[in-house]
Amino acid sequence: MSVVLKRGTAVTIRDVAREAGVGLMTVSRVINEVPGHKFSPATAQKVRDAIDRLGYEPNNVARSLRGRRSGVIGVIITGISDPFWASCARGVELEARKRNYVPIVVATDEDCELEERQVAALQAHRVDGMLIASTYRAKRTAVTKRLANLPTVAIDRPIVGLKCDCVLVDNLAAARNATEHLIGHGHRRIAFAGYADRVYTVRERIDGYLEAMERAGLERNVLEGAADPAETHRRVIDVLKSPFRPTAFFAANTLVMLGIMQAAQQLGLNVPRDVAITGFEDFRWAEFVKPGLTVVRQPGEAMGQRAAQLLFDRLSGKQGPFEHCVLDTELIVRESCGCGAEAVLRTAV
Amino acid sequence: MSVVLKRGTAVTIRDVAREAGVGLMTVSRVINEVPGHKFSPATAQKVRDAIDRLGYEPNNVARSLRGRRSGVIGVIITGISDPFWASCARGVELEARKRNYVPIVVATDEDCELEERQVAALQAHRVDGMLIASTYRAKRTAVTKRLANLPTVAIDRPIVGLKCDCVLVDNLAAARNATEHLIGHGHRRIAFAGYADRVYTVRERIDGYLEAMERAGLERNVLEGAADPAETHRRVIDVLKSPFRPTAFFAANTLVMLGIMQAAQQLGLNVPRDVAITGFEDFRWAEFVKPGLTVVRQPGEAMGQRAAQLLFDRLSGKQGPFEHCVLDTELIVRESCGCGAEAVLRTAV
DNA sequence: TTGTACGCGTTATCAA
DNA sequence: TTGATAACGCGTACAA
Repeated sequence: MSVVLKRGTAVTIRDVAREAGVGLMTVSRVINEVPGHKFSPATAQKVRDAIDRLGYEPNNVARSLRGRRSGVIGVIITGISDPFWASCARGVELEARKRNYVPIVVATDEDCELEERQVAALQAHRVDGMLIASTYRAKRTAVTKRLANLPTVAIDRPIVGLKCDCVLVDNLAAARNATEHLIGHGHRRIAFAGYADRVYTVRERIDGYLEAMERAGLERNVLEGAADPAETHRRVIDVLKSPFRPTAFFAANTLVMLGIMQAAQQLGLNVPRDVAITGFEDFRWAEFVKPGLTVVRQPGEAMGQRAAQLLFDRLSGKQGPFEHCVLDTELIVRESCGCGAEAVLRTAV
Repeated sequence: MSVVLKRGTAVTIRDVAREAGVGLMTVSRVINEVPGHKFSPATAQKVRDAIDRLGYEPNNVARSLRGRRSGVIGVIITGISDPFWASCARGVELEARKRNYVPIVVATDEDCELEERQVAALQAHRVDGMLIASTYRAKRTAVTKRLANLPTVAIDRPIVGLKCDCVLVDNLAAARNATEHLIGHGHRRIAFAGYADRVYTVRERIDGYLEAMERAGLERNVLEGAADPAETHRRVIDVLKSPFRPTAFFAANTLVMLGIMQAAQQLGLNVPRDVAITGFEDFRWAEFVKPGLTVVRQPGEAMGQRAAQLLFDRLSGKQGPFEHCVLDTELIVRESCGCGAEAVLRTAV
């Protein structure tokens, strides 16, 4: 791609120096407010005036090249348009802004190969650090090797084969909790509905479901191998027509819940009377959906913030051992589970 | 903030050259696959081998400084966590990825001053171009001046005092349309509910509402000056208790719709029987909200994509006049307006 | 307190 | 076809 950019307005520190009638370094020092340095106030003012007159803007690119700091952090998430990741991205941006950093946010779509390319791209841009929601891999790969040399915080999921700071929620406990809530309502045939079970968080949620069922001595039924929401939807309909005929579902995420609701509607089944549901991920309208959805709420924005904080701590030179930060989830009890009134049960960490 | 970064893995083009036993430029040319250049295949292979052995990674920062292309575009939107803007950001990222570009996405929170700072920050990072949803200002400001020298595409809203490519939807027509739909249901006392009326899109929606009411010869009632959702909520309750007592609302966005729904619930009013509603912004669960929400759907992802395309066209040197691109909206008719069955009416451009 | 020289990693230009 | 050199804009290290 041939690129045409105007260079007309490329005011440099040199132009400012000339305009102010001082040396280069004086300008640089004024701009950076070098701590142990005293200026004659007059000089400083001359420089500031010149900067204003010329509309000079420091060139971060040159700074990055010269110094060892780009002022950019990389953020690699599953997909930007997902509400959970969107609020996570917001949390990151808030923290970055406080420190005059900017984030480059890119998506993986849960594609390992794309993830590799995105990591490489961000490294080429010399980001100072990385926040990453890595897609699960069986073994260490190039990604691990690349990240070993870069301050990195794993977000939402640990990275196989890489020791680093991380911010997670206890998916397993939350899922077990939500499943036990259904069991508490007297359900005995409860199915797990989800997809993309190579994703770490999904696997954890499956394990949580399995644990709850096992403890209660109930038959377990994971709708496995579904690759996407549409297929999950078909599987749900199949199992609802099968002899097993679940009276309740635990759904791995909002999309799956939506699929189950649609399936129930299609089969003329009432939620929660004929089919009860609990799931993952709260959203703004959940209370107005009928029936109100009982879901595990994850602190998306807080995750982003916390992760960014950990990263900036490292960039500031913090040494200590890697932090393993687990944030609380809440089970927001509404109606789809069979409950009448709304209540909030906080999951212990 | 003192920054500590490892420089251990800083393999440069120079190291590669030495390793391969060739000159700097040969390496550079191999990497960039300079078009009109022939290499002895042996040399090219030597270089490639050396790159692999050393794990060399081009330094985009140095490239940006030397060349006139950073490979980064700036994206300034209202807020990343809003679903509309999130899908817009996704559209941008998809287009950027195709061209080996990365986006820096930052938010303004509808704050003019913050917007200025964000523009400055992105310019400091020498982004090659900018996509911006600018907050309305009465007159030209520093932002306008800054953007005049940078390839810019206005997204969702035009920029006062700046001629540039833009991608919009016809908010006025869509709002008029949605209001007329209510009028068609026989409503005569229809109020406009919204906030942040200094935002361009909100003003357009108000105008659309006003136009529809005027054409029908109906009394207009804009709940003005509400600064945030909470206040809007109070205003809605007030007006529902007032003599005017609207039988229907046109809501400026989803949050406002939510507020109206809550207010109605609180007052024991049935939607749509006692109070009908149409609004702006569709979302995934809208069909499961009871009653189903009748809303104007905006093509968020397509807006992001289109805007990015326009920008990259300019970066490729496209000259012509500025494009003014208006994307279609749809009125998704569900139940909150008073309709029974679902239907989709496409708004003409 | 202020200024000069050098180098960060890359590419454009020119010479070989 | 290849290589040497000079920028790009800034900050560190030193000298004045």
